[in-house]
Amino acid sequence: MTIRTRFAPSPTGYLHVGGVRTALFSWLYARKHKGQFILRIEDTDRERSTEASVNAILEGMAWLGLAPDEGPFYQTQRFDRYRQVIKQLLAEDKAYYCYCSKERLENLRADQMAHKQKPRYDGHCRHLSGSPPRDVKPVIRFKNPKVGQVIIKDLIKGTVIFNNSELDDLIIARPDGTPTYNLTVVIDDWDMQMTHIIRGDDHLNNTPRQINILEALGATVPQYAHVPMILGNDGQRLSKRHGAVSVMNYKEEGYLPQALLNYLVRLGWSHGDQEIFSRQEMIDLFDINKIQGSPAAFNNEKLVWLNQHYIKTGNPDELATHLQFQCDRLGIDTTQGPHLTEIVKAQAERAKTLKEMAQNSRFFYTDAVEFDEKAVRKHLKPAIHTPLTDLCDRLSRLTEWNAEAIHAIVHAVAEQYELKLGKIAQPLRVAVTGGTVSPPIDITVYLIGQTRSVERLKRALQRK
RNA sequence: GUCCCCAUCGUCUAGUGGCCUAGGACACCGCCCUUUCACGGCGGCAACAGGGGUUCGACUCCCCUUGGGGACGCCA
Repeated sequence: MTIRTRFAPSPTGYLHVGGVRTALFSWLYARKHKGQFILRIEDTDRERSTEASVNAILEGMAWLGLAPDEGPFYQTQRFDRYRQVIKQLLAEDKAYYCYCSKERLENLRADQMAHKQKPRYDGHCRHLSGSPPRDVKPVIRFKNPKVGQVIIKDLIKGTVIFNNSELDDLIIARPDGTPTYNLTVVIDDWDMQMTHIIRGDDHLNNTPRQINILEALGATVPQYAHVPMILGNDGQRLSKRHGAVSVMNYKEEGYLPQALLNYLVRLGWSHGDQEIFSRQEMIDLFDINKIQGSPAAFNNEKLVWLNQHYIKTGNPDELATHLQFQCDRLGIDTTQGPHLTEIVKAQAERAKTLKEMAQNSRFFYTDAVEFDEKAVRKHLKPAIHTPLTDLCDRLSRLTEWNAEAIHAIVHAVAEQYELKLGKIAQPLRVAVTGGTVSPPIDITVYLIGQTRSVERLKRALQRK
């Protein structure tokens, strides 16, 4: 049997990191077992679904490299099929029209709550006789079994039992005939031959209803794996108020897709003590049985650590493309100056995100260097003028412009004026970068270039 | 309120009855390295929610309590 999994988001917002994690697990499970991963857009709620959200989902999945083998499918394009099933259910007396007004339902609910009961439909229209009221457009409800129980063998939660008496007759079609979620998922998972449903455990309570519908339809019940929710740092379910939850937000903030994926895969899943997983390792080592049953809190510090890890160890050319994206966003023109790959090599060990790297690399590309006044006061004192002038002079006469030669000059000047290396390197750094932080001074000066470095040194010397 | 799920360091986790005076990672704190910032190296702090069982022996199995999360929509 070929394994088939799916990711089925509703396009009512942005692609959320929680959604990405379940998508990742589904994708990994399919990849691992040489199966197929399907993307399905659940857009039956036409009021809330937007094209922008659909695009955000597609864009996010593409950025992360979680390509579907089939789809995206859209539920709004399958309405004929849903109508057909509803008709069949009605004909087989497995569903019925309900004419209850919203007021009646509200009163019923309030009454049940007052009596400390779980609010649910009382089956008022289940056995309607006589002619129905003509002025109301009815909804259609599924006839849920009244007795017995539904036993779910969940791959993550284990055996979960629900009594049918806890369930009610859910609405499967609105007055305008459009189908609702619990019906459409079931039909789609069936039609699309899903073997494993990997989704958030907020759906665990929907599962018995869905299984009952599946059985009424004579469909095969798939295997379920309910993944726990992701919590924010306050232990509450992760939401917008915890900050960045949209995947594209992470791209904008300078995170690498691999870092996000690696972070997410380790959130609720583990393989011994291993922390770093390449894409291939994730696929090879992924095991659904090792997914934690308890919810996990999102911890940005660890994501940052992973991001830095991938910046340090990643391919400089590839990282350069990500850095270019950040430079463009920050308005840094990189057409004049060192190649971005060189910047990546020089900065990799001192940036947690690509955005930070871009911000800290501005001085390589713009002559409008902003001086950190505090650094100027501390390092560009009158006493340093003579050695610095000498240094500037030697740099300007250098014929072989490379880091080694620059290194030698800095050392020579330090020795000549009997200064500790830092006493000459820091003033030089402030003069050419404007601040006290940069890659090693010889590399920094080399990358800035001879003309620019000398000009900046002269300009700094004139400041006094 | 009812039903469902869950429970090891601050956080992510290892642990499937003896290997645990509970291991790793992030964060945090020291020290070392060092021309800045970092990287790196070494070390430290820090947890089995509580109570009953089962057992020769429980972090591991069972029950209860407590705590947290979820569901209870003509949303998905």
